Amino acid sequence: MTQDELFKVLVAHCKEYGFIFPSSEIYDGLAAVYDYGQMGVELKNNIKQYWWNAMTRLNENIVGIDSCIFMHPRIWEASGHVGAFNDPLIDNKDSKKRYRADVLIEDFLAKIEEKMNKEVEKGRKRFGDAFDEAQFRATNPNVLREQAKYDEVHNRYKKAEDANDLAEYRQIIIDNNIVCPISGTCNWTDVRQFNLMFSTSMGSTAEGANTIYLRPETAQGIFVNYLNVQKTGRMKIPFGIAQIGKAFRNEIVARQFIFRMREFEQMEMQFFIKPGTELEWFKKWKEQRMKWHVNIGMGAENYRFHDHEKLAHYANAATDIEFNFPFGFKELEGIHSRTNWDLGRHQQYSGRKIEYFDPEEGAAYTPYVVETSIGVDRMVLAVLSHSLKEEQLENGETRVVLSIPAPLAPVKAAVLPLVKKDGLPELAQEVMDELKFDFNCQYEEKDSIGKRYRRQDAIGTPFCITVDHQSLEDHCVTVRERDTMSQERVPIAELRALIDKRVNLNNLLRNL
RNA sequence: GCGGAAAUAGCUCAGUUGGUAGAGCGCAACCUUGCCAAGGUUGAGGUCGCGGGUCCGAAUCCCGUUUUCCGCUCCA
Repeated sequence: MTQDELFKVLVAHCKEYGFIFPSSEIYDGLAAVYDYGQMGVELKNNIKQYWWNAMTRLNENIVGIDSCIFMHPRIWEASGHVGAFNDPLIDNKDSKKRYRADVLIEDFLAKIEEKMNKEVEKGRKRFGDAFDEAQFRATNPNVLREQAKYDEVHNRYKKAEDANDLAEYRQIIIDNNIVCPISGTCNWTDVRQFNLMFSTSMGSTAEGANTIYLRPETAQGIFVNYLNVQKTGRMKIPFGIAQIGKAFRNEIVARQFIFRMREFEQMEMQFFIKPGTELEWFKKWKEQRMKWHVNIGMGAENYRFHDHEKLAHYANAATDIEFNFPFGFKELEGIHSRTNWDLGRHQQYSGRKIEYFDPEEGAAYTPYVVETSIGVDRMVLAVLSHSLKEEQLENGETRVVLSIPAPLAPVKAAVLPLVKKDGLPELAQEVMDELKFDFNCQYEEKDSIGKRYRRQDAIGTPFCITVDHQSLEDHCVTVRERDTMSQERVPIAELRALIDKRVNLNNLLRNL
């Protein structure tokens, strides 16, 4: 199977076994939105729990919060999202290339300037020491012509910019015959505004309503609660705040299944530190986060760092942890040294002093921040794509198995009476009652035992517990292991401890 | 967003030059069996993605649209 085919099989498998469904499917679906089904939600919850406990329980100086999706609109001005997420875009119909309309016009203006400067240089050569640049610019017909053109375009552009007049942008481009550098044609689409933030309105009457954005990242909810948490929790630097929650981005193209969705879930942790120590902490969290990933047991070779060379406006160091997805190594988690940019901006925009008084320094400062940010949905996809296998068995048959790391598996054990008579279902129910408080278990009595094993393989259940006639006498059951298909006879009384050893998330945490 | 391809039962697909909708698997009930996808009987399930048009008649031809996949493009 090629990687491409494998990915298709994965998407189909996810739907068939209740992991992930296309949203609103009976209405033809909604592009790039997916729902988690009965299996998917369990897997996702386990991943979140592994992260949450690793952050908040293993680190005494990290606490969690849960902030709202709705936040004050000014937050997104402070964070830079309102400015940076709004671009007027235009497509050339011949080359199929997309450009920012404002950049096209600005490039055009820059070219006119360049022309004028060339004329001026020509004049300077001609007149030598006697050259008067201001005089030359005011009288030379070539320069005057270009200057008039420049002024006209510049005025129109600034007016259009102020009025946010997208049609005028396009008209300027057409009127000045600004062509696509690739195709050389002036065959343009309309200018469209792409706002990467979703918006809605708050307030019940139209005139009193405010535009509210659905948060494009959860991080800002942490920044704006920095003072609350630091003071009420009596937190001392260095300390961290963790959060899991939904975020929304109106991606122009959202594809690749749950890898890039318009509504997605993030697990973010902002670690507040003393200025000057950020690169040290950046390094520490890089190591910590990689350890967390590799500890899941999907192979260290499937992860790698990708250090950013081009840094975002807020960062002074950044790296991605990439995972080997079916479509190549792609970002799974980002680790950024965000300096004091965010807290500084909120201080500026809110007018509130956001500082930390450091008793050791005897001085106050705005803390620096190292952020770890991971996509829950990408984690789910990483686990599923790595786990799905089609195995060739010795008897020539194939089996489809999801070898999900046991602590993350949606269902931990299936309890199966060999036949649904002779009192076996009753005993199997007793086994269920013994296990169901500790583990998510499934009870199944339909179909042959082999078929039931295969069904459990397909959803990644690590253990199948079969109750047979002999169990009625010796109170032992057969435990069949998913990956090896090996069987073992175990007393019912020992089941709980045996399963717990393999599926308990705490065992993963202990290795960190 | 642009270009190409696709859409028929839960899944995988067939469906002839336009003439009343099919198979396998799966699902449900019962019988038989009992440790790696068993057999039998019975049954449920589709206005052929959606909306128009052509035609006596459309799953089939034409137009539009939605969704998915592939390529480009975008991703603070």
